[in-house]
Amino acid sequence: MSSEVSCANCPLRRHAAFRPNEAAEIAFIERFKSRQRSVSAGASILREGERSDRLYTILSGWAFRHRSLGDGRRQILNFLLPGDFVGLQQELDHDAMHGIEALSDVTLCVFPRQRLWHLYQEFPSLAYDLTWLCAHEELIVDENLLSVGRRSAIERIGMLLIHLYKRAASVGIGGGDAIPLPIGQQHIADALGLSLVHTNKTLRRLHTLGLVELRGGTLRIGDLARLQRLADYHALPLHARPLI
Amino acid sequence: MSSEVSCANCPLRRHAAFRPNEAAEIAFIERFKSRQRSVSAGASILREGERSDRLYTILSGWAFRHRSLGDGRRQILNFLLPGDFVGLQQELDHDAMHGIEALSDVTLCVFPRQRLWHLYQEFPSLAYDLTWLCAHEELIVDENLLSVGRRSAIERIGMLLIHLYKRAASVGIGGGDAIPLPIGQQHIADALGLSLVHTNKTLRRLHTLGLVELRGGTLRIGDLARLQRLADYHALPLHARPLI
DNA sequence: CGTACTATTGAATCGGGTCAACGTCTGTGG
DNA sequence: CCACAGACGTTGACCCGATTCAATAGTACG
Repeated sequence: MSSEVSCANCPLRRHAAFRPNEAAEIAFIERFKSRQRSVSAGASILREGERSDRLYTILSGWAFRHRSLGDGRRQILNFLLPGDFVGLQQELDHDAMHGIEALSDVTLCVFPRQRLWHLYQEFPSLAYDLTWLCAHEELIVDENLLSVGRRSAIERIGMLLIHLYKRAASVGIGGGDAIPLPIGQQHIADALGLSLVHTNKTLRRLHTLGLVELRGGTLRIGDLARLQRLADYHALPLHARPLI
Repeated sequence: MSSEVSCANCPLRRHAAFRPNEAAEIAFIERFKSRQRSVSAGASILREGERSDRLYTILSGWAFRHRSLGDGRRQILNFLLPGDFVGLQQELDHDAMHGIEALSDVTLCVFPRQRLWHLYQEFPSLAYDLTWLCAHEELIVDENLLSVGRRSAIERIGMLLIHLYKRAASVGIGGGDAIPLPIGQQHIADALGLSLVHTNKTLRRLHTLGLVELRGGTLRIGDLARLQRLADYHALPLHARPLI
């Protein structure tokens, strides 16, 4: 299906979000990369509790990281877009604490973990980028934790959709007021610590207000400014707020 | 109050949790470190939204990282113990997205961010450690997000106390079944996305069950195994669970 | 002792969860 | 072309875990 792409003309490098790499760096990455892997929508990239000595970069498609409890309750930790790096979170010689699942068909670049140390020795600039990527992902998890812990259902959903919309735009996915977003309501519920039913009702409410439309794998933002105000509407206790 | 300590005999290195460093590394750290800073209990180490070009290591004491909303709702992201590293999360030339506050009197080692790049060039081993530290902190935030999103109040509190108890033990704080834990119920509430009142009632319940006692800045675990079972008690829907 | 936190407790209320049906859309195969 | 299955979205009724409000204890300290 998808042919191997050389790192030199990696499609990700076309976007402003990425640092331009030097030729030597690119050559190293090319050697570091062991292969490419395709995963189809809905399939598991890494099973929770499984040991893995691989690191991944998302080359194309959507995925998410999650953890779950024994009885099935599941929490999505963050969503993964092209350019995201995964695998550092788990300790070497240790089971992964999280699972990773593909939302759409996904293409991954695979790197063997063993050679990571080599990267640190030879290319401090890449090591630096890696740390930055890791720190940045934590920032995203932080934001999600703030939402789940302290925001109301409508605020949470608003924030999440805005977040995904902006992230997608930053890597050149979608255009105008809409992006392709291959997630179902259950995913939103699991990401935000809500029940499926309540997620549906809240989403419906946002739709009625003309703020968002999520259908057929497409997210359309009706009024970004108003949605942003709603999602960040935290100046009053819940019961005292006018009905937007 | 606390006198400057040379990195060579850093008290943290006494504990098994830390990698033994080579002489050259230690010498570098010593040069990297710009100074030491003392912060008293309750004071702010880094204000939310403030710009800072410093990195910190907790040398002694307890602190926490948090984010909050405009109306005062606050979410504690994670607690910081001796050996924890902070500052990577915020992007260079950017306001900090989180605040850091001292729970007890805290001593910090201060490093100027500018020289970080130098560390990556000269000591890949330290760079590697740094990435590991960052990844590890994300793991902790992940765990907390799972709790807040998907666990019941009693499970959350149980998990948090167990977590703090174990972490404290791993850096040699406290002994036996008790550790000093300089946090109030409001902190627990803010860390777990609960209200103060409900936190109190749940804590009271745990106390009545003889599982924990949190008073006067000391946490005592009555029955770790039973507490662990309670906190991880996720095989049945809430209403079907026997009353422990 | 008074001031100021922090912990405790009860009552009323509510946001969100659970249960249970019912649509809607797709793909599959007869 | 219809019948059926399975996945996903929608809705209403009811319930409960958790929040909010309000007031009362401790406790620490100047």
